[in-house]
Amino acid sequence: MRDLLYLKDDQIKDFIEQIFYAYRETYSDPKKILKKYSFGTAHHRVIHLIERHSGITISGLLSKLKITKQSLNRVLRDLIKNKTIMIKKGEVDSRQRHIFLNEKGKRLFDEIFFEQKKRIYNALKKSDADSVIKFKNVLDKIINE
Amino acid sequence: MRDLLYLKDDQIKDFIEQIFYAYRETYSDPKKILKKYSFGTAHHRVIHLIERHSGITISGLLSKLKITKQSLNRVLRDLIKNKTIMIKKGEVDSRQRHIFLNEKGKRLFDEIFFEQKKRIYNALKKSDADSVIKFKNVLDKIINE
DNA sequence: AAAGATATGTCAATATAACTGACCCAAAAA
DNA sequence: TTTTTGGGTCAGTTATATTGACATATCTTT
Repeated sequence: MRDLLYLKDDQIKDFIEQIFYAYRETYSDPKKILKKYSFGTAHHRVIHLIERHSGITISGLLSKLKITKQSLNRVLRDLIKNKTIMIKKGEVDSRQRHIFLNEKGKRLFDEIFFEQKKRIYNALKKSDADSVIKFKNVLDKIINE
Repeated sequence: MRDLLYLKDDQIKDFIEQIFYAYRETYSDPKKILKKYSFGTAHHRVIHLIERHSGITISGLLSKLKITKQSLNRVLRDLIKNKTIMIKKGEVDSRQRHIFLNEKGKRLFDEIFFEQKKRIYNALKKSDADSVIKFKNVLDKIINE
């Protein structure tokens, strides 16, 4: 096997460490906003996915989040009680539930995203377009490995 | 402000989602190994940091992990009981504790890393050197923003 | 139509990893 | 000598997840 410098163990270990930091920092930024609504990161992730995938079903959320439906249900109950989300029966398959942000939820998402965006935006702004594309490509490969 | 295509909100939202997936997948891979020793991801992170920063102090770990010392202490107690780590008083400042992996800890780290490495290694292998460098650069900027 | 599979909901108990707050001691720094 | 720093610990609580068992409605297959 070729001895590719960038595949040395130490560099891989660094990446593992940095992926942790990137995740933690990115998801720490909006915590004060969430706390105002008595929500946590679990709620945040669900709100994010519903915004990105409007009308997503329960099983759609479950497969993206990889948590149990019992865990998800606690979060969804909180979000419904707070009138952040709205759930509609499926029209073709009425067993399914399609989940949407309602107006309050959209505003909350915007507040969260405003905080979270800064970090990514500033990092990308300091990078050239090619770096951003390549960053995305490698990230994709890590996820889909 | 210039309308940089790669700074559009949708792309930033995608990155936020992908950073979550990258973290989760990267840290899920070694969970079966950890379970053999009744350890969790909290132990994993500590073992990782000690391997990368041998002789790190308690406050060094705390500032990297950004958790409370009470939380860290639970994990360290488990690792000491299991003879995974070793703690030495500081020679210059005897208030400090320097933490090291002992032989058992090094073997455990290797087992964990073997599982975790695959994903990153394969992703990097499929990328060219320039992509890897740029991936790291953007990641750095996200962390240090 | 009956049988089976799928999508969702829910109860209860438990595990993991974090938190807050209040103290303590020993050693270093001022 | 006083104050600050580095670390340890007790107790209680919160957030997020788990396993396992069941229930219901609806869709699919036979």
